[in-house]
Amino acid sequence: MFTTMLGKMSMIPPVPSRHRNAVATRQAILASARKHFARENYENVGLREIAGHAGVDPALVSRYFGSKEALFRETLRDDDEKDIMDGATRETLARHFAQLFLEKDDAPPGERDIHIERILILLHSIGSPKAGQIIHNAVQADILDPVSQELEGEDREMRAAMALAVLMGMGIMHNMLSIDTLECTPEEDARFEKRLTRIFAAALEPMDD
Amino acid sequence: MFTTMLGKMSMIPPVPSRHRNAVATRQAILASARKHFARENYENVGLREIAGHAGVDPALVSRYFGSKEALFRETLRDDDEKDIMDGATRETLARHFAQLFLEKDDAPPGERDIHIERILILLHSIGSPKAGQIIHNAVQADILDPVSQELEGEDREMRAAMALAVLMGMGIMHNMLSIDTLECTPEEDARFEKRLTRIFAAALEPMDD
DNA sequence: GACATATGTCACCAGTCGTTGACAAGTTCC
DNA sequence: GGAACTTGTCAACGACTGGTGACATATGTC
Repeated sequence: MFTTMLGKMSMIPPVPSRHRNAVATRQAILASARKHFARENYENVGLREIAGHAGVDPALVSRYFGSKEALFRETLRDDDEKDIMDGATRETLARHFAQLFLEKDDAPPGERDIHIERILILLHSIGSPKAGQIIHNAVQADILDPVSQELEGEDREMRAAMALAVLMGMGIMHNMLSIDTLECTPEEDARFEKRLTRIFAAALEPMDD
Repeated sequence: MFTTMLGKMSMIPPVPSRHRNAVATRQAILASARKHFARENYENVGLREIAGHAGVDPALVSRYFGSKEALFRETLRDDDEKDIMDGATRETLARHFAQLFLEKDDAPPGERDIHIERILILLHSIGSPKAGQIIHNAVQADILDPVSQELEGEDREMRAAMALAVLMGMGIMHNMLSIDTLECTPEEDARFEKRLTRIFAAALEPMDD
């Protein structure tokens, strides 16, 4: 009743602050879904949870996106670019890779790179049968294909897949299992980075002999 | 009624073919749970499913193991050895690593190495909050600690963690995302193996410079 | 055979889930 | 002002889940 009164009195008339604004509501739901799917499993994230955190009625989620599965699929897509890693070169891949570790979990919400958020979504819901097919397609079409096209030499697909495997394994270790063998002395951290570079090079670089 | 008649007539008297046999029932439940948890998520495996596949009443699962969480924890433990990889040296780790890829999904059931089955259980239920803590403890105590103790030189924990990260990432690629860039020509397969060896060496071997 | 115990069976609970349909309230256009 | 449409609200459905207690049946012991 308070909101209706506020609406009638129209103290904030020109700003469509997401009241009766379909696209804003959709985006709010999508943002909340991304945040939750990046933290927990596909099955452990409920539509009511997503809606509640977005300040939206749970029914609207199904109505705007059709189903939870479709919402999850939408979550993995970018609004501006069409790919998770559009134009991903070896350098950008390495950069995302590094960011995956430099980012703290207590980073300011909404500030984390959207690429990283989507990788976390990928990782958390691997193993869910319903999300599995969606993830498979997204990984193949939005990561492996673009990255392998950026590579040169032989075994491009293989090298891209192995690099992604390394990235996923490290991401799981750090973000999901919370196993941090680094983050100790600066010397250890430097050695970790050096070793990481070598692993990544062994996966990605063309073989020279 | 048929089974009871059979029991009364005692055509097979000395063999307690798991009728009124607590330990056999427990093992049957545990085996079924391992099989299911190795294929699907923690949340997507129901106690009724486990019980049904084991030919057991669903109520017995809760009664024998207390809770689904405790059953999952038991699933990650070995009956004979106490560790997932007891006495795991660098060679055995590499062997498990190789097996993870050589094994086919259509392998005869019950024939797959129990170590591999447990790694698959680990991988599938990563991302499940309830299983996460259990998995974290199992990984730390049963994999990272023994492996790092087997290593020599500096940064033992770091190297073990990075090797496990590589193993997990590759396992996810192959067994869960079904992304097989190998398995083409024998030449490609050989190059894959060579590259894999280099990656693993970069993660595990002590740095020489 | 009678009892005590171990093992298995059954019905059911409380809760959550995704989804849907009926209805209310706001917006736009005539 | 009223019709047509959009957007949001509410309550409920059916299906599922993990878990529990009452009861039935078998086994072992005297």
